[in-house]
Amino acid sequence: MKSDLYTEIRQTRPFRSLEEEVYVSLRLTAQLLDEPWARYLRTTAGISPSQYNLLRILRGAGVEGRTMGEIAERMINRDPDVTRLADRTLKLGLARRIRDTEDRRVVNLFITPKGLETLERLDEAVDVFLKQALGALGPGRLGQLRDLLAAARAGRRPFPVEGQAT
Amino acid sequence: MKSDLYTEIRQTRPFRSLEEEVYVSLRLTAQLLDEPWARYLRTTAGISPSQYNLLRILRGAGVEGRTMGEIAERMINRDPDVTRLADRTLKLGLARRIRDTEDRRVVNLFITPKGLETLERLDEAVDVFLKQALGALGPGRLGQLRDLLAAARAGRRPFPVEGQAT
DNA sequence: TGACAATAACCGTTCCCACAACTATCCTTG
DNA sequence: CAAGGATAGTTGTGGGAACGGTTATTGTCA
Repeated sequence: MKSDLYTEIRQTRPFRSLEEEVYVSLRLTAQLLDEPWARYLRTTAGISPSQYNLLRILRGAGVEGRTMGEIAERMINRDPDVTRLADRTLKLGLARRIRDTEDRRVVNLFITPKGLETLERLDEAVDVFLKQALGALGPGRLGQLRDLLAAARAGRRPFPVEGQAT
Repeated sequence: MKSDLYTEIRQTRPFRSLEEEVYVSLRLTAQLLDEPWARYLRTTAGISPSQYNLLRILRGAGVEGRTMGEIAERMINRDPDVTRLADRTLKLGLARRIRDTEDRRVVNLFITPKGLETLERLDEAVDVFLKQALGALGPGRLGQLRDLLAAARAGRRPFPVEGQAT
């Protein structure tokens, strides 16, 4: 038995390397976990995973709010995307934007009461979702997985290969 | 030291659960691996990761070709998206579409010589990329990671929770 | 055979994400 | 204080992914 990976993507020939198998496995796993959560968010709260993320960030920021740049850092997204993500979220009445009076280049984003309510209604569902998605592994294997993923990130080396010169 | 995860997303408060930490870690890792590869594909071959995937599938299919539905299964995408992905790939001259003569509802996709050349130029780069991205873990930890990811997929339970009835 | 369901793919729409180019504002320094 | 550079966001554009609904074709069966 070659694990479920081959059947899940109807792969017939072997992977070229262990690295390739892990890469595909990683992408597939992330994808399979995201799907049901995205669907749930859309149908019950009418928001996307990105918007959920944004609201979590804004709730964490409290009355201070966050600038677009700070949000971009935490989202691992680029600034331009945050602008439009914010646009969509404002339109739903879940966030508010206020231009800074000190530095008029800066725009601060805040969560609205409606946004807070939306998050609160989802808080319990997140826990259930994560439990369903990953709880079966148990603390031991979850810890291993977390550490291996951290090691993978730490071990990355630049690509395309740099500094090849003499 | 709380691993790099906290600093990578500027997270200040602890995660609500180990499951949440693993979930975020998984998403972040997948994201960090995808980025450089996507950039490389775009700048050197002018294609997207999805198009690369499509070409790999078509190369594997050889002269038989693949129907849209078969491709969708292997891509973990929906049919409508494959239609348009194919459109863009055809426009680049990397694939060809032929309507089946037996069952005229069916459309078969094939890779062109130009598409094959494109893939061949990338074959070596893939190996280098994967080595740079994940090679540092070594076979032992890569094997563990693959198995843990497979276990995570196998352990998933439906969400939203179904079949709660007696 | 003629209605009707099933199947394969496509279209319209929306949101997400990446890059490049741009505007507005602020800071520096001669 | 007036360039000129740096910084913060926005806009333009295009590929990608999800959903629902639609068209074309085939299969079924009364």
